[in-house]
Amino acid sequence: MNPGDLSTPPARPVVEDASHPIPTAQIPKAVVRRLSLYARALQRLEQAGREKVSSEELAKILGCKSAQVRKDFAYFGQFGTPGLGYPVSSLRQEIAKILGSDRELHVAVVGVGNLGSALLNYGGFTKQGYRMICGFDADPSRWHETGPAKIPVYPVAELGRRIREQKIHIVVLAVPAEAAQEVAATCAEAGAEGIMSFVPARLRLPEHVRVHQVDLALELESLGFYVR
Amino acid sequence: MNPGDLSTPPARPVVEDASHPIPTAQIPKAVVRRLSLYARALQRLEQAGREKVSSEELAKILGCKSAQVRKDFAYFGQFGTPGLGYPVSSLRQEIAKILGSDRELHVAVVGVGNLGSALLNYGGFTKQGYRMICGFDADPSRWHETGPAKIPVYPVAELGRRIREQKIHIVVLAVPAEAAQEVAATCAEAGAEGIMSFVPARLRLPEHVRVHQVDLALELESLGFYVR
DNA sequence: TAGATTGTTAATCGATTAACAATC
DNA sequence: TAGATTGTTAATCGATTAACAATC
Repeated sequence: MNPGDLSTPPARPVVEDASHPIPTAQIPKAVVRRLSLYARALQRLEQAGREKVSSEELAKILGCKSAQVRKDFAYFGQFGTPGLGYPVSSLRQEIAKILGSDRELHVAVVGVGNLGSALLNYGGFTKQGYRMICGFDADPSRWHETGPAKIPVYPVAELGRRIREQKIHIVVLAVPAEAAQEVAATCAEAGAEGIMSFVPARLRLPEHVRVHQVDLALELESLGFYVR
Repeated sequence: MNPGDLSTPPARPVVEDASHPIPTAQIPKAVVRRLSLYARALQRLEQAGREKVSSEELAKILGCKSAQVRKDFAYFGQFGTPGLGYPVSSLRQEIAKILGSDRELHVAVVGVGNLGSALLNYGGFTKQGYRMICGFDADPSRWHETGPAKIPVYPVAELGRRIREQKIHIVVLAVPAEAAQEVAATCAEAGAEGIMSFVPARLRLPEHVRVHQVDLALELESLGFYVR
């Protein structure tokens, strides 16, 4: 590991460039999930005025082992100092960057029925740097502002145009199953980067669009009543 | 598999009793999740009039490998016939029994805000043998029937009593984070068997109560915008 | 019987955890 | 320096997949 070895990959197994860590390996989905949990924990610690935190303490908060915490962070670079732990504030920012939540991602909901309007006005989304822009629906009776935040609902016909014009990054799908594929395709074509779908239907979309499916009925069933 | 065989349990490695298969081993959570997906697929196949299905075909539908399908079923017993496949109808019933969805589970929602009222009237829950009984809320202005199904909302003070009297098996939590622990404890004490929580708060409950957490903000974040 | 498909074992893959030298 | 805690490797655990004898 001496300076003469620089032509061969140096002692930096995962990170390409220290200033802007780009993960070379595929990051396990479980790690990405935990990243959000770390972000929240660090946010709380920061508000409480803490400057440093150890992997041990983060592990306690998340309910996992400290080795896992250290390994998770190691996917993205070196953030800690042996003997001292991790710097709360800058680690939080680093993770926000990794998750894209430093970008103020613009979110829209398509399908403003019961579930859709709940999601449109769900406070939890706005906390971590997401901004709810608008809703879309096919039904004219729903084309009005909703909830205390007065979020507007537009005709679904305007979906593509508004995604482009208002730079909507993420679309939340809460439409009937029959409509899902067509709506999702429109979103993808208009340049939406991610789709969170609450519709129990398989979506066929171009590779570069991130898709995350949430199936509420499945979640309920996965309580698994007979099995332990 | 002739009728005479039904009384004597054949070589059955995992199952204790043929008439009421009790898994001895701990069933992986991933398997339970897939069980719900199998149930849906089988439901569709049954409606289409199909009598047999192979592990290969089920694997296609679920997007996994046939070996996994066979192994999943093997946790609970022997349901198939070599050369023929699985009997659609009886396998569906078997899985329904395993998932508890042969019981018509009674569901209630606590916290009838935006999200809660969406869940109260979410059609997806009623499909697989779940019955939405009522909602609860602390706010008197919400104590009225909701939605097209006219599901009543009661004072949260009546929660314990009504869980007992109306035999509510599953409680869906959509209350503010501060209230979650107390409400959950009340449910557990009153005999609720499962809790599906949409509240981002850790719940401390007795072992026998099944808990499933869904964190919508986390789901959104897990689109993982920077990481691939 | 011949073809098909199961149940099950062994091999593979991936994720978690323990352990520890390196470092502040 | 001594104590603490990181980053990383190796060991463990668990879940998926391939392969195949057993069976209809």
